[in-house]
Amino acid sequence: MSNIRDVADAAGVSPATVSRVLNGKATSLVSEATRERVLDAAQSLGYHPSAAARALVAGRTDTIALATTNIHDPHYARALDVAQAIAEEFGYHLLLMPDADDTRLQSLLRERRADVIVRLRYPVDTADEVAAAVVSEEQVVIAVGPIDRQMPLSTPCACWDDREGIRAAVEHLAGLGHRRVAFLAGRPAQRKERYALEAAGADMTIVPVCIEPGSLDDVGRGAALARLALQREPGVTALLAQNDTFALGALHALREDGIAVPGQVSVVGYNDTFLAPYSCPPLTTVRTPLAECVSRSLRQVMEALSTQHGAVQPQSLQLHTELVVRASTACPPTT
Amino acid sequence: MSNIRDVADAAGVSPATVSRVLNGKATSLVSEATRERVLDAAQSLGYHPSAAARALVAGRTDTIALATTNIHDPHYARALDVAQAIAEEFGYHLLLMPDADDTRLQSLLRERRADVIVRLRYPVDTADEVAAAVVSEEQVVIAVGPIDRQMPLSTPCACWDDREGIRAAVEHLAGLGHRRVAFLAGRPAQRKERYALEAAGADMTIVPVCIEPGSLDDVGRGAALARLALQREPGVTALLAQNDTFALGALHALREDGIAVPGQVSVVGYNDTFLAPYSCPPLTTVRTPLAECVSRSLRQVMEALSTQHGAVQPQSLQLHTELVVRASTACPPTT
DNA sequence: TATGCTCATGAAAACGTTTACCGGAAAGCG
DNA sequence: CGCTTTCCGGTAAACGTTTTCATGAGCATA
Repeated sequence: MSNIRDVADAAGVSPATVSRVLNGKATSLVSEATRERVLDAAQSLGYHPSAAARALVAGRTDTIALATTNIHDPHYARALDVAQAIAEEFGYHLLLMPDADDTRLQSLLRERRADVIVRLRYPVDTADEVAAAVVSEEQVVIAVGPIDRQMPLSTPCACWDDREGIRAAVEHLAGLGHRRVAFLAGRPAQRKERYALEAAGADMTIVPVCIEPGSLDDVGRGAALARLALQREPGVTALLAQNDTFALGALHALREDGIAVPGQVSVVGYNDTFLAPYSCPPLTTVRTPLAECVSRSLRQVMEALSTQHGAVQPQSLQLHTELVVRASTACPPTT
Repeated sequence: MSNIRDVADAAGVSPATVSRVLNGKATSLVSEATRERVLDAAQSLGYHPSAAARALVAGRTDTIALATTNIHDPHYARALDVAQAIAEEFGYHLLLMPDADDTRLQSLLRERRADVIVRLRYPVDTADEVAAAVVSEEQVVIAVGPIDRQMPLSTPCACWDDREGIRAAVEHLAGLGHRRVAFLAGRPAQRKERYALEAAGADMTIVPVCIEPGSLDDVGRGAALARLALQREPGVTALLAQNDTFALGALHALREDGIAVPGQVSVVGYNDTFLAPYSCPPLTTVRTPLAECVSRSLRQVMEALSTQHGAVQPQSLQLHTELVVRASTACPPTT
C-alpha cells in the first residue's frame, strides 16, 4: 500500500508538493514539470489518498447520508436515485441510513461520517433536534417531508403539504358523487388520516381502516385493508390509500373478488410512483414532490458547500402536490 | 466538539484509558471505578469518537459498500434491504455505489472507504480484477451474480446459473405448445438472450427483440418491446422478458391493445419481484436468488471478519433458480 | 526483605494527510 | 549591483484515535 510519502520519494519532491498537485486548487502554486512528475509517480504506484487521513485533517468526508425508512418503497427508491445522481455530480459518496432515529443521526454527525444528511419523510418540524448536533459550519441537515404548519427552521428544508393533496383527492371523489369513502391507513393515527377526515365536507364521510403491522408486505397489506374496508363498512364506494403500494394491493384484491374498478368501487393512490400508470386499471393518485424536493434542496446545499466557504444558510422550499386522474376513479354505481 | 482528550481530562485519566473503556474488549483491563467515571464524562460531554481518526489508526471503516446498477429496480432494492439489515446487525454502515466500474471500485478499496464490497449482478467471473486491488487482509470483495461457467475465484462468491432459469421458462412454454417466442432484451447481445437461444430446442424458435436505450423508464421499454415484437415477428405467441419490470410493461401494452393474456399471448417475467404476484394477470416468472445470495455470502463474511482475526477465505455458493408459474402463461390460441 | 507476578494506568509513537509558515532562487527595477 | 517582488517548494505542526511499551503499586511467596 503506497503512501503520499512514497509518491513524494518517487517523484523526488516533498509530500506537501504531492498534496498540492493532487488537490490542485490553485494551479499556479506548482510548476508544470514537477506536476507531471508527481502525477506520473502517483499513477505508476497506483496511489489513492486515504479517505480517513484526509477526513481527519480536512474535516470533510465527502459523504452525503440519506436517512429514511422504507427503502423498498418505489417512492423512496426514486428519491435515492436522485440523491445518488447529485452525489455523483459533486464527487460525493452516498451513505444509507434507514430507520434512523434521532440518536443515531446525531452520532452520525458527531462521528463525522457525513457532511450532509438528507432526512426523508419525517415530519419536517422535528428536524431541529437532529440539527442541534451539527458540529461544524460545514455540516448540514436537510429536512424533506410533509409539513404540518409553517414554522421557521434552522436547517434547509424542502416540503409539501399533505392536506393539499388529500383535499384534492377528496374533492375529486366528492365531485364524482361518492358519499362514503374508506381511508386505508398504514397504522392508527396516521397524519394523512387526520387530513382526510378534516378535508371531508359535510356531504361526505371518511372512515379510517387500519391493520396491525404483521408479516404481510406492503402490497399484501393494501389487499387486506381493501377487503376489510368493504366488509366492515357497507356503503363505501371508494378507497383512498395511504400510498400507491397499498393501492396496488387494493386493486388486486378487488379484481380477485370480482369487484369492478372503477365501476363499483373507485381507488385513489398516493405518491404517483412509476407503477401508477401501469396498474390495472391505471391509478388515479396524488403526486407528491419528494424526488423534486430532494433534488432541489440537496443541489442547493451542495452548491453552497462547494463555492462559498462557510456556513450554509437555511433556505426553505415548499412545493405543490397535484392530483393525477387516471382510470381507477369514476362515479359510484347508481343503486 | 469534544475530544478524547477532553473526556480524559474530565474523568481525570489519560486518553488511553478512555479508549480502553470505550472499545472495552477485555473488561478486565480497567477498574470498575474509572470505567464509570469515564462513561459519565463521555456521556455528559456528548462525546462520539471521530470515525476518521479511528479508521486511520485501526485500518477499518466499519462500512460495507454495495456496488450495483439499477437501484430503482425492485429486484435490487430488495438486495439493498437485505444488505442493510446485515450491516445493521453487525454495527456497520452501508455505502451505496451505483454504476460502479472497476476503476471506481478499486479506488474505493484503496481509499479504504469500505471494508467489504458487495458487487452485484456483474458476471461474477470478472470480480477478480477488482479484488486485485484488495489492500489488507481485512478487505473483501464479494461477487454476487449470474455465472457462466464454474471457475475458481480468489474472492467469496454467491451465484446462480441463468441458463437454468431460462431453460425452465423455455421448457414451460414449449410444453404448453408455443413454437415461436420473442425475447424482450434490455440491449443487444444480452447474456440471457444467448441462453434463451441455446435453450430453445429443435421445435421452438426464439427471436430476440431489443431497443436502443432512450428516455423511457423500464416499464415503458417493456411496453415498447412487446409492441415491437408482435408487430415485427408475426406468429409469436409468447414473450419472455429480460426482467419483471419489462414484463409489467408488456402486460400493460397488451392490455391496452386488446390482446388477451394469456389467451392470445403468454408472458414470462424474470426475477420474481414483489410485483409479480400482483400484476394483472399474475406473472409467471423465474425466481432468481439474488437476495438470498447477498444475505448468505455477506453474513458469512461478516462473521468471519468479526470472530477470526485475519483473512477471509473465499467460499463459493451456488443456488438454484426456479420457475414460478402463475396466470400469465397458457396454451397458445388454436388457429 | 528481596523477588516475582498481576493489574491498572500513563507516555508516546504511530496512522496519512493538509496547510501555515518560511526560505531560497529567479526576476524586475532603480 | 542592491533591493523588492514573485514564484516554487520544503519543514513541521496539526487532526483524534489506537496500541505498544513502560512504570509503579499491591501482593503473595520464599
